[in-house]
Amino acid sequence: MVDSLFEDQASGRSHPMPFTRIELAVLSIVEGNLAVLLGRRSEAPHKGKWALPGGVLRIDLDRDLDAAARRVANERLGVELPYLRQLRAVGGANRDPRAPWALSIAYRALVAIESIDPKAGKRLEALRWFAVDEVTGDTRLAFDHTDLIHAAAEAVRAEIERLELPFGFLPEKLTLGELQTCCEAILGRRLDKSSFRRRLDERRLLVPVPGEMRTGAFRPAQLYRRR
Amino acid sequence: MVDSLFEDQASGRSHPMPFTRIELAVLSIVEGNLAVLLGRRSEAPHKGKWALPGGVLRIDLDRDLDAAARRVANERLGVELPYLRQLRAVGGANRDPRAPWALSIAYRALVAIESIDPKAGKRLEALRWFAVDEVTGDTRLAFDHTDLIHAAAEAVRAEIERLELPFGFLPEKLTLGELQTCCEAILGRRLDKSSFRRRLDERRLLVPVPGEMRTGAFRPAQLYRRR
DNA sequence: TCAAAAGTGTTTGGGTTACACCCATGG
DNA sequence: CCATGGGTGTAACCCAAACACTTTTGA
Repeated sequence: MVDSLFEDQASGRSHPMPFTRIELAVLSIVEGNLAVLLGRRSEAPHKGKWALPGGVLRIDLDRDLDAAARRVANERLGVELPYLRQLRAVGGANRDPRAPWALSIAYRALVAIESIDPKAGKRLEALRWFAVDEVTGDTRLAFDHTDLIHAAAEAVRAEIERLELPFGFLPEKLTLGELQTCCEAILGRRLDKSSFRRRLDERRLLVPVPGEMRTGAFRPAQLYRRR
Repeated sequence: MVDSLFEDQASGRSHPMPFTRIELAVLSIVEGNLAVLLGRRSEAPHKGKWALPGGVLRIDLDRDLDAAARRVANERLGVELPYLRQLRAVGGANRDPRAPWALSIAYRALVAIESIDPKAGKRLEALRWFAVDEVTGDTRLAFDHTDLIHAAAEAVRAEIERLELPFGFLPEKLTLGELQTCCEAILGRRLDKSSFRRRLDERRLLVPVPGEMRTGAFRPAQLYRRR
């Protein structure tokens, strides 16, 4: 392994750069709970442990950080994730035995569970959904991924509280009841139907699709779409 | 310049790593307005332009990202900044002519204006405070620092709205009037005295220091300190 | 005694919760 | 006709804005 060096123009010395990766906190709703997609590592370091899917930043392939995150999503999970959002950067010495100093830029996304093909991905022997709230300090994840998962969950929950709806995750057309159930699953608590709907139409986020109804066991429900 | 390479364990190939820097958005209140500290670059690239102070990440010196930011604050500004908070990472090709791909981890901090020694720092021919709201697209800053400055201002304003007080910035003892004036300067709008104080003591953030009063031109004011 | 800032109380209004209630449908 | 979820209205409540008011000091 050769350390990459850059000239420090003032001192004339060169400095090695950190081993830089992208990590993805892909969240979804599984059985009514907010869940995160983890992969079991098939190689050292942390072989056999569960970890966020991720990959090395490729400066020859990635135009910028967001593009790097999309590429990693494609390679590891076989899925397009247009609604990725940066979570934060973590870096330090001894984070990763592959390098003296490792830096990770973590991204988060909400996805529909059907959109993930569990067979896809290299270097992971298995992919599995874990309920976010059962990933505790006891769950022995690789690296420092436990913190990242909770930060990602906190970020999406804060967005939902503010009624910033995850349109990248929602179906194009849905009923208000489905939307409420989805928000309740993310937040982990019940919402009041009346105030939920009032907040929604004050914000003019959705419009009814004329004539289109979801027909089920009981009274049909109006379908809505974005804007 | 030698690119630093890391082994890609699956493919057997090595990858060059990005040129990685720390940038600091140091904010304060200058003449009643939220202001950011910029340095005039004395060297290429962007020689002569104003930019956020920053420095190269040194994996031989910095234990982690937060430590790197504190070191850069020390070296460039000659000041200890214990209340630095990570803002975000930006990275891409062609961001910085010194390297094919440049990554910056931006930090933000609020500081008391007196704590900055404007003489300090290498590689900057001048340091100057700019009112945040006068840094627009027209102000031709180096790199992509205009965005970072506005994101930093937005972050501190959101904290003040939520009454998360910047104790690293505030004097140990202060009057409620001084605190209100300070918050008004950061937010750029007036606050109601009565509701400001009610919110403060609901949250139990401050306690009066018995007997200690600020005596001035008019009625003396009770001094308060944290918690 | 007046100006200016410290400090307090009261009213109002926006927005949310809680909850009651009607509607439409399949079984 | 009843269970179930869709859909709507209302009263109570919380919080903060607005603003009026009193207090205390130096000049």
